[in-house]
Amino acid sequence: MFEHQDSLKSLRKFDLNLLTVFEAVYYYKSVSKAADILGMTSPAVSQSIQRLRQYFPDPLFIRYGKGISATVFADSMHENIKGSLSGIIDIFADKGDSIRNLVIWSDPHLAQVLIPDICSHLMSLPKLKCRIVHNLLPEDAVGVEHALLYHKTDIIFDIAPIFNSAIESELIFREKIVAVCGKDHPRLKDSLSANSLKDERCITIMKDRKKINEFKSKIDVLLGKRVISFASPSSLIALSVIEKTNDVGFFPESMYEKFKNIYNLKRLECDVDLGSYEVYMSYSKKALQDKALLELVERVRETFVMNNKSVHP
DNA sequence: TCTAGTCTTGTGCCGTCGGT
DNA sequence: ACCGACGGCACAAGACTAGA
Repeated sequence: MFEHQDSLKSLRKFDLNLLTVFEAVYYYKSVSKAADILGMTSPAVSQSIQRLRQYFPDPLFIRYGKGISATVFADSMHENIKGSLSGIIDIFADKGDSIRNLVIWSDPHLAQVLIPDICSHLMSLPKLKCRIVHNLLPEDAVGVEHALLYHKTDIIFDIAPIFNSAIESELIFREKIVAVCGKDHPRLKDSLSANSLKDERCITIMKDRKKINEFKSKIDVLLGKRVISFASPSSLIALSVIEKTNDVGFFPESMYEKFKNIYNLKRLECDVDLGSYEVYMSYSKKALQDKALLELVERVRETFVMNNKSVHP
């Protein structure tokens, strides 16, 4: 049972507006001034205080000269409610602009391209009070769609668009796929052909995603059936394995550029076009009323779409 | 003692809510 | 959808107090 259930039930009968009247009268120590501030007449304020008196064994305010004086009971009541009331006032004053989590779902390799720029931009806006939370994209496509519809996430970056009338999916950039191996590979120098790949072992990214599987099939067609020596859902682990073995892998160009020096990698030019993939930004159309999300969407458009900026330096 | 300022009380109107 | 009950508000008038 909810611990405040009984208290909430009795509160239903209590007019919480009486507390705002109480606070105004307490602050100004004047019924007429409080009425002015609250946009009421002084009789209405006086009557509100009368109603409040029915709930407490104390008159709360006593006429003192031309004004009124708060009783000690009113003093302690004020101490008890001022914090809660200012919390409520903050919520309404901010109209939802208080610090909130802006949740982004994406695969790690897209996150490393997009999120650093998003973070640095949003954090440079002092008026925007939000914190970025990144979560990994689940493999289940329906779960991804529902996450947006049910506001479990604010924005999704993925290699596939979402087809739903309530969701906007924008193409933000295309990225090339490149063949990669260790810098000191004993056989492969600077290029890779179907013939040279026959003698090599390959690393593959193990994800049950339609687009990724399509890409793997395309590589098979272009370069022949490969021998897979290692599989992982993590591109970073795959790159680190390439560093210590003589294996070959296929990665997004931005990822190669970012980690080539860290993992001692080199790019192999292919005599066939390995193609590219698209990156989409998806969000709920209704959620765009949110200033933080709108700022994020516009920043992504500005940086990756409008300027057609390269995703790697 | 009068006046001005403030609070309280009485009354009627109007909007909302709950029951039918 | 209608109707009665209820609550909140404004207005008017009275009560109270300080200061001139």
